[in-house]
Amino acid sequence: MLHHSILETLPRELQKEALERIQVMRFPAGKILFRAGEHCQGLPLMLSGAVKVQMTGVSGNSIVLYRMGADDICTLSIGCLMTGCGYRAEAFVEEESEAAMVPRGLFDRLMDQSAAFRLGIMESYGRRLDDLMLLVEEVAFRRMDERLEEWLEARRSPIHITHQELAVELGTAREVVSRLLKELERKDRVQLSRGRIDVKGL
Amino acid sequence: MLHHSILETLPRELQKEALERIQVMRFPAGKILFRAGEHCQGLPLMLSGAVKVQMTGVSGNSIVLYRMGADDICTLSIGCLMTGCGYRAEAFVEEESEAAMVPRGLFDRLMDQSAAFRLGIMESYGRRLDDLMLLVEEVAFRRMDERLEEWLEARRSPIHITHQELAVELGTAREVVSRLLKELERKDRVQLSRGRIDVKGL
DNA sequence: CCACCAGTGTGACTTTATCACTGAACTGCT
DNA sequence: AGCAGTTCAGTGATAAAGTCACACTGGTGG
Repeated sequence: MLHHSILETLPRELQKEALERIQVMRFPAGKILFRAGEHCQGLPLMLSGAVKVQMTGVSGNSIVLYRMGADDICTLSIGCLMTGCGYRAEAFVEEESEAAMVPRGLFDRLMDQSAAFRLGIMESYGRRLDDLMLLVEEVAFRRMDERLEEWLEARRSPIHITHQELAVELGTAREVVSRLLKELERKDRVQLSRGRIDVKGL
Repeated sequence: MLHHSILETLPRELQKEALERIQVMRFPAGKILFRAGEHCQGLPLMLSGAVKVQMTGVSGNSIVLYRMGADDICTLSIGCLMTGCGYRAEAFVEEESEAAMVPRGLFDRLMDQSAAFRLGIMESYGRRLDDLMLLVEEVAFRRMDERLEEWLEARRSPIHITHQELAVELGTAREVVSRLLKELERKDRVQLSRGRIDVKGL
């Protein structure tokens, strides 16, 4: 089902046109939506699922920048679309996802014709910028043990993830995650097993 | 003199209207352009000068996120303008600056009427997002001594800055900067004095 | 049943962050 | 000039985080 709030805001006629020109795509879990350096073909409006956007530095280390879920807009694609530059990050499909692909021409037309569409795009940009600013602060100044605990608290147990993946989430090294987790296990706050973490929220 | 490339792109009539509604403001060095939490009144188009945008985390530590110079657009303000949220960062005027303030109404009108204006705004957003992504990677993975050296190389000696300010530039602690600089001095790569660093580019 | 391998644990060491304090350099005052 | 107050810089001690090297372990698939 094609449902995205930014499309709801369009006047009847424009909406009809949009629906005709939009192509809904389905991405299985595990797929790479785009890689660093690739050029983008259209603006994806997320309809369902979950996608993580991460980048890999010159050092070879990676960090998750943010996630996209239902009703999100792939802000990164806008920049690529407008400037013709390639992506700097890569997007990895975590759960099977659907996205409505808005081709360049339609995007221009919607930006031209609908103030509400523009507002939606700008809000999305603003939010992403905010997210990244918070991430910078987090990475620069916050303690890793705190960040790890918060990350764990924010999901529901059991969490299926490897220490390596968790390290990428937090932008640190695998060994650091292993040690901090082990410490938490000693404090009886989690139960560790291969590829799985059970958080004991007592 | 009011000259900003995004205004050049406007068709004659719209440009005339813009020039009428825009107010040029002058900010002396040392002034705070905006603080965290404040709401913004219009979109500043930088005409001249230099402004650094930095944020202070919950920990009390600060980090410089990016700088704005002539012909830049204050991307952060767009988000505040559109969503009505306050700024998350603060902007500090480093060199006396002039900015053309585009009021909300005019901004909406320009977005509505000019594709070129929209493109300019989007490009600016895209660049900022890119900058922040690079910063995240830098802060998360790169070594401080390398980053410090690069920072020093990128300006011309002598550099007038305190260790504390330099720490904020790099998002680290003052002591770390002091020690690394001292180390560089021992290697005869710099000459230190109070509030000043002479880089010996041999 | 065993080889293989991704995932995990850990010691040793380096780099960075934090805390606490000292001293040095500038400023403005008398 | 002499002094007090303030900002800036240096440094030891210690903790946190990152890096490197390598051992172990639980699954998977011959």
